[in-house]
Formats: sequence, structure tokens, C-alpha cells
Amino acid sequence: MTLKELSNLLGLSPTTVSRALNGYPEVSEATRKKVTAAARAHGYAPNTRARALATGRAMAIGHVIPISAKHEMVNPVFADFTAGAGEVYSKNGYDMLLSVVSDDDEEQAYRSFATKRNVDGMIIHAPSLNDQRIPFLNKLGIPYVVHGRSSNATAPYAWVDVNNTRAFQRATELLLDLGHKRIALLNGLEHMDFAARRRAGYEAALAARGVASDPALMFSGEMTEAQGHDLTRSLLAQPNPPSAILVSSMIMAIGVRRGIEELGLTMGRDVSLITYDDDLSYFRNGKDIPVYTATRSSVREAGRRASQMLIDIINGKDSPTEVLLEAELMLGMSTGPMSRD
Amino acid sequence: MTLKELSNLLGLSPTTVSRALNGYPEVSEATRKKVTAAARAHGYAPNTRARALATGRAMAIGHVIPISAKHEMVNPVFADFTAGAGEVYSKNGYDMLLSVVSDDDEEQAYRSFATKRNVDGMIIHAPSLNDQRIPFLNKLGIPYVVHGRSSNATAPYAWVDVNNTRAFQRATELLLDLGHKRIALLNGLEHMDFAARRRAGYEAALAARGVASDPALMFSGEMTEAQGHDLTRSLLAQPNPPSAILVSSMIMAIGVRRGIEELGLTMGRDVSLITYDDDLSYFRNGKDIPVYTATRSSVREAGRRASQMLIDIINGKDSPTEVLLEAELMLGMSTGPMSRD
DNA sequence: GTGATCTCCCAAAGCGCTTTGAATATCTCA
DNA sequence: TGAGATATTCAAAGCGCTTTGGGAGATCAC
Repeated sequence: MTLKELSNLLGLSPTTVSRALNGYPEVSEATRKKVTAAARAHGYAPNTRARALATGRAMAIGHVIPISAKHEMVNPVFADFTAGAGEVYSKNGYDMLLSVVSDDDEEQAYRSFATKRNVDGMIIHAPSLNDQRIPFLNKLGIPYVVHGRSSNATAPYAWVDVNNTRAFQRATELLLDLGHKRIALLNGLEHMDFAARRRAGYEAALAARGVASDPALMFSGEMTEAQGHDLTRSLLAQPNPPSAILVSSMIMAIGVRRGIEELGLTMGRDVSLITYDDDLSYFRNGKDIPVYTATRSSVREAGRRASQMLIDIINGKDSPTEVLLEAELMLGMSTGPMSRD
Repeated sequence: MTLKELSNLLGLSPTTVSRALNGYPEVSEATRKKVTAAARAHGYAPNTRARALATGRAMAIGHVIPISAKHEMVNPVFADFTAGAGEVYSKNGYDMLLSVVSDDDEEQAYRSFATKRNVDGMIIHAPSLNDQRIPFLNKLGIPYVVHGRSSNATAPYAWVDVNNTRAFQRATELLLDLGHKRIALLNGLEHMDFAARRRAGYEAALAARGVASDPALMFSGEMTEAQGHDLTRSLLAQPNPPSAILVSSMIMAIGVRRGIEELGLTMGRDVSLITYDDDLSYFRNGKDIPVYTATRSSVREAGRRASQMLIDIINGKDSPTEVLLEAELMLGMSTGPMSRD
């Protein structure tokens, strides 16, 4: 069913029908009623492609999901982020276009989105410290919002981020308060902006208490369960092992726990653990008492905020373009005072 | 840069330029060279919307990701499935359109994809035993592939599935071989087709050995870590607790393990555990020796197969439209002979 | 009653591409 | 050499929608 067919059916011009359906005022209420009724009855919906061509708006947002070529990994937070974004999109009539690409040819994906003109804007995921996509998209002049920040960016850009520095500073302070001095940090990949900020928060907290940071306690890499386990095993095998571990992801924390328990130790008593928690839907951190002491911020909420911001930008609304979410520190069972044995 | 601009630049007609770029034979090699060079130089790429309108093909595939309204959950396997599908799409020039909807108004999402004509086909996720989407899409006549099957469907449909029955049958047999008699099943939601098949496999194996299945040992629900933990705790608190547990998802298995270890028991010695493993990228089941004994099949591979099948269907290629993948049973550290104490 | 103002509707152009049908230039071979 | 075949190119229509610029009636002010 096309617009023309529908209008023939009604004995009206396509113009009038289009206007009736799109809520323009230059059509009488009586005909509008008739038109909408007929549209519903015949299951008519405007062809997106034709409408997009006519209006110049694709009514779609692009997300480029990079897959680490080396590790064949897709970051699990994307699922929840896109779920949050998806809510906002469907509420606003936007589609979400996903492009899953190896991180080698990510730029190509952005260029393609921009030149093929099939999206009105895009969300940038997982920015690095010195992310080239920002100047690139600035040059292309396509609206975008960054999920995270890029510390070395020179030009302004729209972003939604969590206060990673503060979150890890507070977490480290808590561990210090509990008497821990040797605190390990299992972080994300070093070139990622969030990892750098988390590390900065960790180091700032240590420095403020006069505790020297020890490179032998700091790691960065893919945040997998296996990685968490392996690093923990080797950390705890050191002659002077840490008494507390700070972890950048819940999934990694699961591995850390496995490592701790394999050694017959108890998390929270023998080794304390604080993790960053994205509040993933299938991995809620306990209902009443959190299993893990965690610094938490919902990545789904971040998805909602970022996508709403992007839609506002596209529509020329001038709402704030920089949103810093604070993580909340939740005390759970994985932390305890430094044991003196 | 539009086609017209480019053709003016070259002193050629849009027709010729279009044909040159799309590899039609009625254009000389010399001009084709010139045209492609100019296109590259000016960063020209055809406007997707216009092309879609002209060709009648959207070059996009729709995925409807349902969010359980009750639990606000997005199934973590989607991330890996879409990663696999995404590979195939980008290789074939397709975009992936994601629609994240509450499972209440899922049908609306399908209808909208179909009537708005912005996709050429779609992938159906998480089919239930008696899935209404299959007759619905058959009626609409839009190409689709189901990831999974729907046991009660009457009409034929294209699908890619894992042999869930066989996988759980073998897993149960292994546990029986190890001497376990009381084997619990922590399954997915009951109305899901995969859950029914897994249960069937489990029950068949028990029946074949003359072991009565005990409803007190069978559960179904959302496959979260917390759920796994809580069910395990209550199972092991029963007067006649199971000595082995069969779990439908890796994430749930993590929770089961937590439950087991909280009680001071050791997985694989005191309680055996076999889990279904989707081979999620961030949750690999050990490198050398699997942590969990598991029946494994890569959901990413399923994504690749399903999307390729759909593209073949769209292009009228008659390749097989039913693919049954076999899961492999991997022996890990979470299973051991029934302890006699 | 007449010009001005609304109301409601329509014809036609245009979005940027593909594709049909035709035109022109070039070859071929008797 | 010239008719027919072949190789290149082009003009124009059309995909299904929105939107501009009118235009016919009805309504209003005087």
C-alpha cells in the first residue's frame, strides 16, 4: 500500500493524505479522521526510504561496535548501552543502525555512515586517550555523541561519561581506610580513556596518603574472566602480595574471585576486592547486600542519556552537551579490614 | 557530493557514472577507470536512501531484540550473535537495523519493519514453543530466519539452531555415568523453545537409565547469576540435595558456583556441574582445561550462519534453510564421580 | 455587493538514485 | 563502400514520499 493508492482510495490527493497523516494544520479535522482511519484499516505506513529521501532525514542513528581484532571480543557493556539507547530511539521514531567492525577498519565504517548518508548522527563508543574519530567526525560535520571522553581532544565535543577518576579514587580511599597498603589495580586496556582516568584516581588516592604506587601491582588488558583469574593467581603468588584488588569490570572480578578461592582464601577476609560495576542486567550485584563492594553506574542509563542528547543535537535543541554521571560506592561483602597475620 | 555533481564534473551523464560504479558491462573500461578514480578522489558514495528507493532493496536486515519487561533484561547472547551476524552483513554490504523493544509490543516492531519497508529481511530471536511471529511473518511474506526453532509451528520456516535436546541428553548421561542420580536442572524460561528441548533431553536420559525425574530438582527462570546462586543455595539446603547440577547458561553457572563455595563445598568434588556454554567472547571457559564441564556451541557462529542463510534467501539462492549445529561436550574441572560419604 | 481573508485541497516539482529505451559512434565484412 | 552489428553513451521516467505555490470556495469587513 502506497500513499498514492491510499489517496486514490479516499478520492483525495497524495498531498492531503500526507499532510493529514503528518499532522499539518492545513487539513480539516473531518478529513484527517477519515484518512487516519483508512490508513489504519489498510495497514498503511509511509515507506521509510522514500520519506527519508524526501525529507533528507534518515531517522536513524549509527553505532559502530568495534571488535578487538586481536581478541575477537565484543565488549559486553554494549548490549546494555544499546538497550538503553534503543528505548529512547523507539520513543522518538529513530532506528538504530549497528555496524560491527574489526577495530582495524573502524574509520572506514564511520566514513561510510557519513558518506552514504543513511544515519542522521552517531554514537562513538570506547574512546581512546587520543581518539582520532573526534577530529574526523568534526571534519565530516555529522552530529555525534561520545560515550566516554577523550582526554587529549582539542576541539569541543558532546559526551556522556562517568566520573571514573572520582569513582576509583573513592574506592581506593575506602581500601586505604580499611588499612590496606598494597592495593592492586586490574584495569582495562591502557590506551582507553576510561582506563587512564581510573588509574589516575587510584594513583591520586595513594599519593594523598603517601603510599607509593607499585608498578608490580598494576595491570591492564582485556577485561575477561580468565584475565582476572590469571592475574590474581600470579599477584597472590608474589612474595609480597597485595591485600586488596581494585578491578575495572564485574566480569573480571568474577575471575578474580575464582583465583582467590582456588587458593583457599576468602574474599573480603583474606583479600579485599572492589570492582567497577556497569549494572549489567544479567549480572546484578546482589539484591539486598551486594556480593561485591562496587562503584556502580548504570551503562544502560548512560545509553539513554547519550542517545537523548544526540537526538536533541540533531533537532537543534540546545540542551547540555556534557554530562558527567557519578558512580555510587556500594559496600558489599568483598571488602574487609586488612588482616594482620 | 551527488551522482549528478560527479557526472557533471566528469562531463558524463548520471547514467554512465552509475553504471560505471555498479559494474555494468555497457561502459568502456577507460571511462570506468576515470569514474571510479574520480569517485574515490571526491569521496563519493551513493546515497543509500535514494538507492534503496530506486532499487526497491533496503540493503538492511532487521533484528528485534526483546527486553523482558518484567526483568528489564537483555539477553547477553545477543551481543555475540549480532557480532557474528555483523561480520557477514558488512561483508555483503548490508546494514543491521536493531530495534530494542519491550517484549510486550514486539509484534508491533515486526509489523513496523514490514510495512515501513526499511529492511529486506529479519532475524527472529528467542522463539517460544508456539511462536506467533512465524505465522505472522509468513503472512507478511517478508524473508526471515529464526535463531532457534518453534516446536509447535505448523508451516515450514528457515532456522539455525543447536541440537539442544542432544546436548542436554549427553550431559545428563555423563553425570549418570559418573554415578549421579539426583541431578538438578536449572533451565531457561519454560515457554522458550530451547528450554523445552533441553528439558526433554535431560528427561530422556534419566528415563533411559530408569531414574525418575524429580520436579523438586527442576527449575526454570531468567538465567542470571543471582538466580543461579539462589536456586543452588535452596537446592543444597534440601533434605535430599542433588549431587549434580545441569545449568542452561554460563552466567547462571557462575552463580551456581558461588552458591556451592559459600557452603564450603568444592565444585567437581562435592557437587558436579555441567553448563551450557554459548562461547561468549568475554567469558571463555578456560584456555587449556575448561573450568566448567560444558556442552558448547558458539552463538557467534550461529549468528554467522543465520545471517548468511537470510541473505541467500533474499537473493533467491536455494541453499539449505535448516541448519542444526551440534554442541560439543567438553570435560572440565566441574565434574567428578559421585562422592560416597 | 465587493474586495480581502481564511480554509481546505491539489498539481507538480524534487529528493538522488537506477533503469529502460533510444541515439550516436565505431566496427565488421561482403 | 555501405548496410548491419556492436560498443558507448545519454535523456527521461520512475521509485514513494514531502513540500512549494497556487486556486477554488466560503467567510468576513465595510
